[in-house]
Amino acid sequence: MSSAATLSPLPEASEPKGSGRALFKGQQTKQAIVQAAVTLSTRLGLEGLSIGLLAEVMQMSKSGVFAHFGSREELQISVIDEYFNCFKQEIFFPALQQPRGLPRLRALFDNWMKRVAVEIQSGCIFISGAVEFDDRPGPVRDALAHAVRQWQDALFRAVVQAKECGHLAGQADAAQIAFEIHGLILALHYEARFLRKPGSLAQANQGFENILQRNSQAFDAIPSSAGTSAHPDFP
Amino acid sequence: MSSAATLSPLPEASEPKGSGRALFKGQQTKQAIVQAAVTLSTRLGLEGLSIGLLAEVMQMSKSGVFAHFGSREELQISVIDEYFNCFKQEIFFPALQQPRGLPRLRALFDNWMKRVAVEIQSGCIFISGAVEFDDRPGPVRDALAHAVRQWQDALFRAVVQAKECGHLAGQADAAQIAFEIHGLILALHYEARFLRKPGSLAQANQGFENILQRNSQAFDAIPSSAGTSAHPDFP
DNA sequence: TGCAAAATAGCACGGTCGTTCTATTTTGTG
DNA sequence: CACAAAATAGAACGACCGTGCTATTTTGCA
Repeated sequence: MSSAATLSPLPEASEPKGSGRALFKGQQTKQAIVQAAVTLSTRLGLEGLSIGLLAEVMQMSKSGVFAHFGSREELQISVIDEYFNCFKQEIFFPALQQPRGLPRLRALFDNWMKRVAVEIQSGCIFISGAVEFDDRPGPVRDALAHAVRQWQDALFRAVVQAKECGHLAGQADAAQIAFEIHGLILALHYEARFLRKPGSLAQANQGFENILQRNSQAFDAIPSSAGTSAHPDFP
Repeated sequence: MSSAATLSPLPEASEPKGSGRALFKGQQTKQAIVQAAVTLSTRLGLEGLSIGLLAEVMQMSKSGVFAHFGSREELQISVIDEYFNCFKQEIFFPALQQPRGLPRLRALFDNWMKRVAVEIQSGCIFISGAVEFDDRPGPVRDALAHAVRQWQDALFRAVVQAKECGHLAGQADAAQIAFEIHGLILALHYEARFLRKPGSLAQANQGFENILQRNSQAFDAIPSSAGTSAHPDFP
């Protein structure tokens, strides 16, 4: 990824097609390797991902796979980057097309739930990686934490905007809301994927509604029993 | 643990002291090994725990350690059992001395928070183990899931009792509340231990208060302020 | 104190791991 | 087509893993 681009005399300049450019075959297979590595990592974790297994899946030699990365850590970082790209593609960007405020916040959460429905069978690198790199400093942990902080910031911004739009109460604590939403996602992963409890997805969705309701404008002044009538599931 | 107890002619019968009995030296060292294994597992996970490292810590030979368990899986299960015992000792039993209802539920959560304050530096086997044994069937996963379900049941019962005592609203969804509390604990672990965000503990506590408030009697059909007066910390 | 049994040590095996080094094949291009 | 460069293969390395086997030491009791 780096050496060829920096050392070669800008090979893309001769063919400025850009995204459609015919990549060197090495770049193509590297992309395919990373793709397979992501699939393996979601199931086995970043630590469970081994070059030998990856080579077997790719029907390549170990050294052939290894040469593309130079080290296992570099491979893991490539996996994190690719995973985060998919994450943005599936969750972030579609949500950005919704109007600011509650619609975008809802879209963010809903897209997440849709993805989790898949991840229940595979796994989430941001969750397993957090456990694996809890107290193991290094570039992999840094890359992981950086990606996680990015989507946490995006979630936080969406909550703040919902406040600014008047969709959430003015005194709502945005950081607190983001924290609680994060908890719902983690609980869903835990209960659905590990404990295999049915109905966890509905509980996560219900939890999200509970958070929204508690921080709605209706609770702004006084939590009088009036004003909650807009939510039929909470008489 | 098993072979000696089942094959010997009940050695404890000759000295019925029970808990105070002078254990065979092997039992003592086994206990010490398990203790060290728990410490290692909280930091490295059940998968990161290796017999070689454990032997080094214990200043014993690998085979000397191994002989006590017969297999790595048996060692891991012993770790889970011991960890769960500490869990009950620190969190469950003290909470049971509080009166049923909100006081006991609060004690359960508070004791948990106290333990998490320690686990932020070490780690929680129930969380890391859930990730490691997501989709790896076997006796270790079974032991882990069984322990987790036990404390989840205890939490669920505490919520149900709080409803029965009138400390929580009659239409409160106990399973939903337990789910959300679980999410708070997971989020706390994630943000404090992995992301090292300060203030996460306060956010978890605040989240707990939010859950209680939303399900309090005050939000019941008739906002009669009576009944909750016994708990001054909950207006 | 002696002696069986329990506990521990020492060693070796087969396996997987990441990594390195050196061929060999494949690719892109003059 | 030829030829340099890129891509891949193959073998080997040292390290660690769990486990089995066989001494050797330690323990607890008659």
